[in-house]
Amino acid sequence: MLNKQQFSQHLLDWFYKNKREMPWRETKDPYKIWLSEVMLQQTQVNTVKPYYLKFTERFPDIRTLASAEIDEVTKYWEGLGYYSRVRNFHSAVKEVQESYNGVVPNNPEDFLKLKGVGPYTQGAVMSIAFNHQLPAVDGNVYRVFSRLDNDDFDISSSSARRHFEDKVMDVIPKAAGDFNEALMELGATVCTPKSPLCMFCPVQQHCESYEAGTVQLRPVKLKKIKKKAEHWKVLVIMHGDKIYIEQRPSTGLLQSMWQFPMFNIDTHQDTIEEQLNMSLYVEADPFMSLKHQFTHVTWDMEVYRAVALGRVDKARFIDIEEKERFNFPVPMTKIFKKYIDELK
DNA sequence: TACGCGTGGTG
DNA sequence: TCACCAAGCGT
Repeated sequence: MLNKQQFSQHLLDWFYKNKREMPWRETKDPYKIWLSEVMLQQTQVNTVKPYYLKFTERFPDIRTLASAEIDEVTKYWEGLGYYSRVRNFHSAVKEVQESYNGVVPNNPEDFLKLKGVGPYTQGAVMSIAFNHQLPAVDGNVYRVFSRLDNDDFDISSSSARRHFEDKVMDVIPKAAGDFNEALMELGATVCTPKSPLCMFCPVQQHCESYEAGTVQLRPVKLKKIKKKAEHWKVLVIMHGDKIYIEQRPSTGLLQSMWQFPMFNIDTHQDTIEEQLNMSLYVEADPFMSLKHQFTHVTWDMEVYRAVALGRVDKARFIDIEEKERFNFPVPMTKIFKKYIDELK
């Protein structure tokens, strides 16, 4: 990097000129900045926008959110993914209401102790809301500094965050919050993973990998995710006008969310009937198939229509209109939609 | 420390 | 079609 002060100024100048529309930038409310940072974890800006607007409309402040029921709060996160974020955020906001008199602590150490707040969120919220001189290192910052310094440090290693935090602290200006945002914005719009727009980069003259012609080789990431496949038989079971749903376990994937019952693809009908404690008529062929990709697993699903025969536990059946009262993961929402469309 | 945790976009 | 990626955190 040629000159640290020049670098920071070039980046900030570009940032102030090229701001994208982001509703949370129109506020200095620490609660809303915090919420946006949580929503933005592993999630792109355009995906977050509508969720942020609806969430802040319903829960405009700490007090409102702290007094809301978790089931309703979670409903505003439905479809956004990584649902532990909303549970942790709600829990943390209640903690702020109770222990900090409803005011987000203007203190990095206290803020870090709250549930769901890690080093990134700590740095981002504290620098943007209160201008603390802290780094906010995310995937964008890894990539930007790997390229700026032509650095082959493995970003999948556990020490990567500290490595890049040091680099940020070496150049961070007084406007720390703006600078942190600018770094991320550069990574999201110019210094992108696949086809970076080096011709439009405000800090091209500071970029060693641009000069060396190694931009495509940065960052270095050694570990690969291995994905396993699971094959499921899913039953949409009707009883009269009502439909059967069940709640997933309170641990693991999609914890405590609702679903149509799922069984290993090879499970025989008598086993299913035994597990559900129902007599069933199941159609011979699935009415839909779908594939759903999670981070570490793929669900291949064959979805069958079925009817519950004889006496059933009616408490487990709901009217289709009642589904708005429950939280469903995206694959279940897709099944609902297809099923309802075919009823028409 | 390594892995589990969602979903949508992209080339 | 599919691997990779995205403003990470908890355990």
